[in-house]
Amino acid sequence: MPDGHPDVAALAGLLAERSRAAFCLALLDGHAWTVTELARYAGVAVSTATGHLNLLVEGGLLTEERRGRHRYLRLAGSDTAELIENLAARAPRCPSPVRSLTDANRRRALAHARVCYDHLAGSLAVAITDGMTASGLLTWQDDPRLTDRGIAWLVTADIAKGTPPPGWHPHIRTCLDWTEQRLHLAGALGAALYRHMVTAGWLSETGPSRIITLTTAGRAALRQHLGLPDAALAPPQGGLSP
Amino acid sequence: MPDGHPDVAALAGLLAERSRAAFCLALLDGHAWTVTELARYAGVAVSTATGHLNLLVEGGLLTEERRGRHRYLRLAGSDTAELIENLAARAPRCPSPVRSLTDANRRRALAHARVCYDHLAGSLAVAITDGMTASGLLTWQDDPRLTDRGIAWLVTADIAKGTPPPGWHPHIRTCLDWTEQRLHLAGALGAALYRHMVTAGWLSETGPSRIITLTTAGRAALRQHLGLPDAALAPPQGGLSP
DNA sequence: CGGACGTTTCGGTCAAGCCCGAACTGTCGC
DNA sequence: GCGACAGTTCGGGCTTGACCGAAACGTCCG
Repeated sequence: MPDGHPDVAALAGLLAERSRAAFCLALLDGHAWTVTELARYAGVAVSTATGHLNLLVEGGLLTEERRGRHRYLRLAGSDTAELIENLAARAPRCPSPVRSLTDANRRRALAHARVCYDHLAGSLAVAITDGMTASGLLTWQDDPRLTDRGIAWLVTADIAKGTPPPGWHPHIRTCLDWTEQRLHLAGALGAALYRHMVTAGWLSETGPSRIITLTTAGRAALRQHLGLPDAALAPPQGGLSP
Repeated sequence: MPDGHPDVAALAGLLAERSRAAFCLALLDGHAWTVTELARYAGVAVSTATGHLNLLVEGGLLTEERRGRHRYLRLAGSDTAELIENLAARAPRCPSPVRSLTDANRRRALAHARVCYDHLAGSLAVAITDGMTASGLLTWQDDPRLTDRGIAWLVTADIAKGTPPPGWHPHIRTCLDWTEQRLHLAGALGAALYRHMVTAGWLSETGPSRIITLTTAGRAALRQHLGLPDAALAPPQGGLSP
């Protein structure tokens, strides 16, 4: 390991370009994308995307897997995803005007519930975090940590497989939500919660975007488990109410 | 608050330039620097530095305070410092060859003990973290957290002022050390420890750089409090031993 | 007041790098 | 094998922005 100064400018430079940043933001959905998909998403030519993606892979932010005539690209890992979300949360907002009704709906849905690499983000994720706290499953004393009741809940809700050893706690990290500017759960717990909510049919991954929708079953489950009111479980209405 | 996409490229772009990155790295010492000092440090003309610093202030990464004919610049806050250290830890190393003996000494000293905004970093900081863990003051069960003995130690060592309320824990964050590639203590505890070690005369801030030296009193105190061996308390020798 | 000093503004030079289209390589399916 | 498709390479046009020196501005101090 050559013992030189860390080249912050080189790493930041990888993300300092509209197309490359757009790629990374898109890949925050945790899935693998092809070159063509990413190029279309960012609105650049495929040849341009190829060059950018080469840089991102060389720089270690992305990994690639070549299969046949396809090249699949993913974020290199959850730490990379965290770095990007961290940056996104602190970045200035570029005021992109709403162009259509579907645009407004999509934006509202994205702010409500979306994938953040391997866990849930958006106002729903914040509501779940708050609900777990209010129900005494999660404590923020010192650091975020599951209470004994929280551990028991994981087991009865079948989120944790089998009976955990005494003293066991899942690894918790917090992730700064860039739409809510508040913390939601990430780390092993956040990922396990998300996986469970999908397999149990509480959430459905609607399409190719990061948008997630809460099913009727999910709404009922969250109301029952965490006592979340319906107001917290629906995207905000676009009416004229204050 | 305009509800647009986060402009990651804009934020990253601020750090994607050698001079600007150098400024931020220098300011990680937590002190305020003037334009001329930063220009000299980064090896650019003062006029060039002015332009860069304007951008960094506008972008919210730095704050300025104008006093007379001086303009003092600091990092905007501890969260900004963490973002930069985070980036530095993941950034590739640019192999800058050692040019002189003083160069080598400075590099070794920097890797051994340095300021990281408001807490200590380097192999000494990692050794202290390890020592506190081995002494049962700190536990990594779940999350890093002081044990009851750790809390008591803070009080007897006079690091925490007065008697804390029952159930109190100082806020702990971890910071990825870019020379050691291991975690050391940051957050409120890291900052309190550092302040105490300086005021108690265990550490001395030698000069204008981030380098910190451990005093004789500090060496004795750490041996007594945490049982750290002398080998962990000195910068590695540059000899031929394997 | 006048000189020293810290900082800013301006103009001009220069290099870096983003972008695209067109041609090319390799893979899949009929 | 032959089109359709995914991706890469190359060359040229173009914008961006980093850099410096010189001049101007403001503050401090004798």
